[in-house]
Amino acid sequence: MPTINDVAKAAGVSPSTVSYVLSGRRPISAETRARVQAAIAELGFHPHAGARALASSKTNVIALVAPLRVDVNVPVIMQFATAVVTAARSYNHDVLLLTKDEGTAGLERVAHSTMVDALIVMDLERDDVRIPALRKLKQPSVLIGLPADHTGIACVDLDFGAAAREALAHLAGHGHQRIGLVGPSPAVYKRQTTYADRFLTGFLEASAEFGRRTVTHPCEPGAEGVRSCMADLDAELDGLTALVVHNEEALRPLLDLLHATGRRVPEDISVVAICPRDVATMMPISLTSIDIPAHDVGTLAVETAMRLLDGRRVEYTRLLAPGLVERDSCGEISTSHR
Amino acid sequence: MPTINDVAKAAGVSPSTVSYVLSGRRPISAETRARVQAAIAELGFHPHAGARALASSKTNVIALVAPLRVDVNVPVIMQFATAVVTAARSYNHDVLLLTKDEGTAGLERVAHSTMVDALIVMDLERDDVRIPALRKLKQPSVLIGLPADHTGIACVDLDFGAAAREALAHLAGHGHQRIGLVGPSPAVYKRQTTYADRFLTGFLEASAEFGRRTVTHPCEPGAEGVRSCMADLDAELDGLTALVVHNEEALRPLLDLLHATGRRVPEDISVVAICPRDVATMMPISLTSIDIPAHDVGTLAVETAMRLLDGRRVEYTRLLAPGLVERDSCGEISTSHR
DNA sequence: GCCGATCGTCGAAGCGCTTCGACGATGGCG
DNA sequence: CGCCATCGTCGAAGCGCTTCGACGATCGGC
Repeated sequence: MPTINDVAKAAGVSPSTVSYVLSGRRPISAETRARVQAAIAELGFHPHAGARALASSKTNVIALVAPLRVDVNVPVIMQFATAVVTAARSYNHDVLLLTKDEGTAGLERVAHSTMVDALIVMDLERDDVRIPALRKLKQPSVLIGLPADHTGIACVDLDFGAAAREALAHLAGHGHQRIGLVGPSPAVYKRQTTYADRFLTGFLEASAEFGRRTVTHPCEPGAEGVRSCMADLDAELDGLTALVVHNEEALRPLLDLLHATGRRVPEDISVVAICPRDVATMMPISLTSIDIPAHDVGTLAVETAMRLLDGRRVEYTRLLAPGLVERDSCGEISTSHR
Repeated sequence: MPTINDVAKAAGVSPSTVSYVLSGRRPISAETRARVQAAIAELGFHPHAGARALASSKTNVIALVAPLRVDVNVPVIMQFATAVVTAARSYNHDVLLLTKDEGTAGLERVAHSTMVDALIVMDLERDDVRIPALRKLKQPSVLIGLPADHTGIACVDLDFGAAAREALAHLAGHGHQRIGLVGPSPAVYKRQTTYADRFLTGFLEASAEFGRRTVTHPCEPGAEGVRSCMADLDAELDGLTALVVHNEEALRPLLDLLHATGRRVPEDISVVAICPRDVATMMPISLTSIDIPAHDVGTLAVETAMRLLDGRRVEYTRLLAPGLVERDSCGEISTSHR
């Protein structure tokens, strides 16, 4: 492995000149630069990352803390990860992958030992223990999610409140008066991942705003969970003509159940789902849905981290506007029925 | 951030002594060690990763090259990643996440700049361009998969040939004479990911060995793909009583189709799937399946990398034995029908 | 009781890079 | 025409750690 000294000799310049060619931090004449670059290419020189980090106190690596449990949200998590890695590369950074299970210790380890310049943390709970830990680090962090007390830490997420409102607005616009919300599983509420609450709150507010009668219920996983959730919804408010489903894994069994019980979508009942685009389109009937814009969120998180790193101003709370895409699962209630 | 010098002063020893306490490479008296450790704890000292890498030429980081495209295999990929990260941590290593799209350049970048000690590469194609690139690196690599020419590179994977044989053996043991293989989508064959061929070859060999009549067909994604695949299989060999399904995403529509066409599982037709355990159990009928042991493969890959790193012998091709788990999708053909 | 081996510790030399200050050479300006 | 600012380059210091050789002290063997 050639070093910067080898390059310097080959080009007939000093090592510092090579460094300046590389970093562009000082003016270098065109000829010199050309000679240096030729030498670099010829020798196949690649600066040693450790040496660089030591001398410059920059690693060009960011940490991504992901929940690597193997559960339903895997595809979404993967989309986040993909977006983060891709975006990071576009800023010439690499990504160190940490798991959520390492908890606070993992963050501290990589931060204290100066392995990373910044951290991006996913899957935050309402009162996440990692928040205080992150605050103590010298590296900046960006959260994907919105924990309770996030003062001083940048957060990026979908605006779940607005998403709920938009779903309801869409259904209200189609004339629906009685609308049910199939929520996430109780486990999600218990885990206190805040998007569940934010969605629910938004949903209730929008119900009032649009003057619609609504019911909401969490939904246990599996066909049985869906059955009992629907039973509860129907019991609490009869004449439901529309459902908002904020539960990816319930989608399939829910559609099966509706089919089995002779409720046609969208003729008898309309459905708006909150889920990734491809999940919506791969259902037996293509669902009108609000996408979880994992790609945008991930990219924005990295962008925010980069701004933080070079001391630029950032907005500390960025909630992305939801986008509803109409497909085949929502029908109009004719005025005569209203 | 305290440095090793600060610790040394606080403990009243030289920096090298602190280093030896940390590494254990030289004997240190119990008292000295205690004093040093106390100083480390008190100051909250964490060695600087870059400095360490520079001085020792070890980074304690391994690269994981994952296909971050968002497609059907996401859950399996995630399981690999989880296993790799977890195993790496148990060897006190971290994981740098690279995407397959960066191709050869990504590998070379992290290797040449000494960011990692070893590489683990997933999703290899038959004549993967990355193989020659990997050979040129000074860091060892471990492949998850089995490309054509892998001499000199360690490979770990499920033994797909044996898996096919086991699936067939199971069905043959239940008396089935006419068996169809629902293969991966043509795209998989085109991409030349070798597991498809290995499975197919194993399937054909086992057909001969057990003297069973079989047909095989790739299967396009979606309900339509499944329909036409089944039509082809039925056309080429009538009286099918069993299916081997080596196509995770076809599973659901296939079961729907069988149901819709009045073929009961397992009474009329038996099914063995090759897929992750949870996919098999979450189907409407719990499927007899051969698991993709992503966890074991990932763990073994890391273990192999670690052996390589400290110069121990490794087996260069490790194909893990498949394990079939009986569930509810296979029925016995009574002798009278044979 | 003396010698060589072993133990426990230290000091110094790097590892490969960045960066700061310095310095000769230009060039613009009054 | 002389002076100061700027340009282009160099040299050296240092980032924080590991590791090698050295060296006094201890200990067992004869």
